[in-house]
Amino acid sequence: METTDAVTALAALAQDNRLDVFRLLVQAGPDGMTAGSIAEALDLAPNTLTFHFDRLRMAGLATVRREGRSMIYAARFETMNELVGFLTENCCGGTSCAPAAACKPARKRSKIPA
Amino acid sequence: METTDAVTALAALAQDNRLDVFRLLVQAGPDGMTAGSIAEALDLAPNTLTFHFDRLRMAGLATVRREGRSMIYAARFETMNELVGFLTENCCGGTSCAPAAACKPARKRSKIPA
DNA sequence: CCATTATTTCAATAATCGTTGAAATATGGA
DNA sequence: TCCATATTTCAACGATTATTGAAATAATGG
Repeated sequence: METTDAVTALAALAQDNRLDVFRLLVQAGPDGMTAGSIAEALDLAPNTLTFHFDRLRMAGLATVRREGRSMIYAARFETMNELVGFLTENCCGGTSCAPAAACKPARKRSKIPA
Repeated sequence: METTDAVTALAALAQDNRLDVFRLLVQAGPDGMTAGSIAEALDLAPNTLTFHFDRLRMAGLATVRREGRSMIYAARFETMNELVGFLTENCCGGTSCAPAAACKPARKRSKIPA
């Protein structure tokens, strides 16, 4: 991961509503959630939410897919792990510090196969 | 860690120069580095650097101490680890995902004991 | 005390950001 | 086809941000 990408990802997370959205997606796991249910859970206007989704997506922190009338957003765990790795990289010169472990979702999304 | 603190920390890291400074400090370990050597390493104006240090410090990501004419900045690993933990908290509902491990500097700063 | 080194403070400027409101688009059902 | 639902697009506004240049403060050595 490059500094530029890391800054983009960090900037995407450095905002109350977006951080809430991302954490909700992280906790939701690889199946993701509909834009509507996120809007409801966090009490956000749908257009505001679209703006934030875009930034998370541009930062590689989220993906979208359509399912009927709904858009389903999901966290991209790979980017999250890369970001954490980038931050802690070569900690204390690499001698005495263990790098952070990665978060690996076990199963791929299961319901409604596309 | 609260959402507000996490946003502050993420915002502190979401800027090219500050991210470079922080990573340099992370790699320098608990002994830290002088403001001057950081300015030289990253080719930044000293007043700009002060501005960025302040933000890192306010976010709990760095500490300062004076040593002669120099100010020595060091990363606060505890906050970094809390931030990582906050991001990955309850990942995938907590069932199938291992949370990230922490980075623990082995020794406290050694030279010039105060 | 004076000069030098190291760093901080302050004011000003340009650029970017988050939210809002109204209107547009896409999908599915009657 | 027409309507309701779900989400996105667009333009506008006030607020925050990073950098700059010049001046101030702190510590050391002579």
